[in-house]
Amino acid sequence: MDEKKREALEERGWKVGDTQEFLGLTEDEVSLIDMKLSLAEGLRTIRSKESLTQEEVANRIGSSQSRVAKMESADSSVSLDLLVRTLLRLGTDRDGIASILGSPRRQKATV
Amino acid sequence: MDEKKREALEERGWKVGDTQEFLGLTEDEVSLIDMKLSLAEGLRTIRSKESLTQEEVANRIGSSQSRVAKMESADSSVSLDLLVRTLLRLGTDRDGIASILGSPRRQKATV
DNA sequence: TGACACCATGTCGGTTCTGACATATCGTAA
DNA sequence: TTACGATATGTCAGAACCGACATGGTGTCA
Repeated sequence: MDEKKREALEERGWKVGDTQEFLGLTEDEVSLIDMKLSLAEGLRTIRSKESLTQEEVANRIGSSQSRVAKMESADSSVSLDLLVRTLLRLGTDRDGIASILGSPRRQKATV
Repeated sequence: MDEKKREALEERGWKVGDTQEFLGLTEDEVSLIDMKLSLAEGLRTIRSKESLTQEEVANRIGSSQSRVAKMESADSSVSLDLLVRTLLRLGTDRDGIASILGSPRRQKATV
């Protein structure tokens, strides 16, 4: 666990360790946050690929620009449900969600 | 009310998946419900495999027996977050979650 | 410089989810 | 049958989340 990541998470409102270290987070808590971060990144990637503004995405899913911004930054006030619902609404299917959620990183997905 | 019935039907193999007009559900809503059903089934499978009671699972995740029961029946009051958090806590990793979430898995006939 | 489009952040009232409890149903062994 | 462990169902107060709005920041173009 690197320091950079910890700071990034703390900035987004995640309570990350106080007296104890960053490892005050249990393994599964970290996993859940990582999954949310991946979905957030996936959302931003898709939006960028389709050249949509946050406002347009918001209209498409019946939400607001500010909430889309929070989604993309994996704000602690954003649920897994909302992220998944949003990706589905934008055309991602189950397998797409699964592949975003799965193991870490970089996969030049067939789009 | 009607939602539970629908979920029960799906659980019994009604394959509502491609009938996006079953009860005015959009395709995305159906997908989300299907994903929750898969996670619910996964939870029950894991619990069964480890011979745990719902009460024991509840204690392990800091919840209650009734909520675990609702999770396993994919009750509409149960979030994706809770299901995923629970599976993680029981030892499933990211890839495990992803493979449960991906569409039509079904393999593994442990006796 | 101003004006504008886009994104980020804070807040808040209303809605949804959650743990806990009560209660009911089911399976099974005595 | 009764008793009991396991599971299901209903309810509710409090916590978490949501959409909406306000506001601030950044980049760009004339």
